[in-house]
Amino acid sequence: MKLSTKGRYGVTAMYDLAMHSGKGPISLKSVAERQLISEHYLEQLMGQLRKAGLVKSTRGAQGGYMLTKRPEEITVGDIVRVMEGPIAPVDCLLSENSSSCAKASRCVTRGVWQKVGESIAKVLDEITLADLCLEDQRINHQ
Amino acid sequence: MKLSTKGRYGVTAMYDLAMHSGKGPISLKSVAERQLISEHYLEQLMGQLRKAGLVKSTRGAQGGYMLTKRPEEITVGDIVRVMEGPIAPVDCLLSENSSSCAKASRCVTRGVWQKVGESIAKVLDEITLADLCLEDQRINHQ
DNA sequence: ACTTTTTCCGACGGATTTGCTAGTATAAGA
DNA sequence: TCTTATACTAGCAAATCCGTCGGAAAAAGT
Repeated sequence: MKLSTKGRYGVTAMYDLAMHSGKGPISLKSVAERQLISEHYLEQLMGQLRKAGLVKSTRGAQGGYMLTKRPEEITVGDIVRVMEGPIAPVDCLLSENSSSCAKASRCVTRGVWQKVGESIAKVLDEITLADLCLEDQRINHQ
Repeated sequence: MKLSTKGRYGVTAMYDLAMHSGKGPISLKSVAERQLISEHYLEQLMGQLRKAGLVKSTRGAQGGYMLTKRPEEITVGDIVRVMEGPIAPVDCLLSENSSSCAKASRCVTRGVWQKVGESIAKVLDEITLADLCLEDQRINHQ
């Protein structure tokens, strides 16, 4: 029931980009240094976020990454889904159709996992990057 | 963000025991057959639940497992904590003290994971094995 | 042109977890 | 006492996770 570092680092990096949004491309090197994440590993994660359309990149010197939308328009749920896949504590909640267990409609425990998944998604989808930036103001600059 | 089969099978097995509670020891073989779980693998999981005090076992012929408490007194959260460890999407939420990241008190994303963890725990701690048995009545015996 | 900075890409490797199997210990009943 | 049913324990193969490494491609400055 743990989030992998992919999800954690992904959110942290996107938060860092949000904190510097409007200042042109931000290099991964600077993100990695500020957030104490391996730069090479972070490259892999940003590749996923780029393919998913949450960030755009500029190659070459003075290049880096930028958000494709405003911080208010990107939720933590968006990021976690890209990094970790669908938010569902068990696989049988996906693919209503075929491969799931035959007695899904009569499965008692399934209801439990469904409630858990919905509860997680609700929390993650209500928090935007802008919220995190505000929180930073509150916590770190009193 | 997935539950492993440990948690899933653990809850399913405990639910099966609850469905047969009051009928003496239930053999793992019968649980495994009804719930389509590998019997030997299930033994491992029940060992953890036994050490945690949620079930008691009787060895030898006619032996098996029984709940140590009434189904109303055991929540899904109890079982998941035994099988998967503390309900926390990231480790830095545990051990407030030393090993966690130095800037925990000023970490913005930490608040997100804390909310997620609390949300999951709330769902799991509100559902008891008795609730699952009632749900079975409703779904499978109309 | 050349150098530097940066993103991009693929492969590899150690550590951990997962899901399962084989074999042993224990107790009940014939 | 012997057989059989059952809990218990140790270990193992495959997958996943969490990075590392080496380099190629692109853009900017000199």
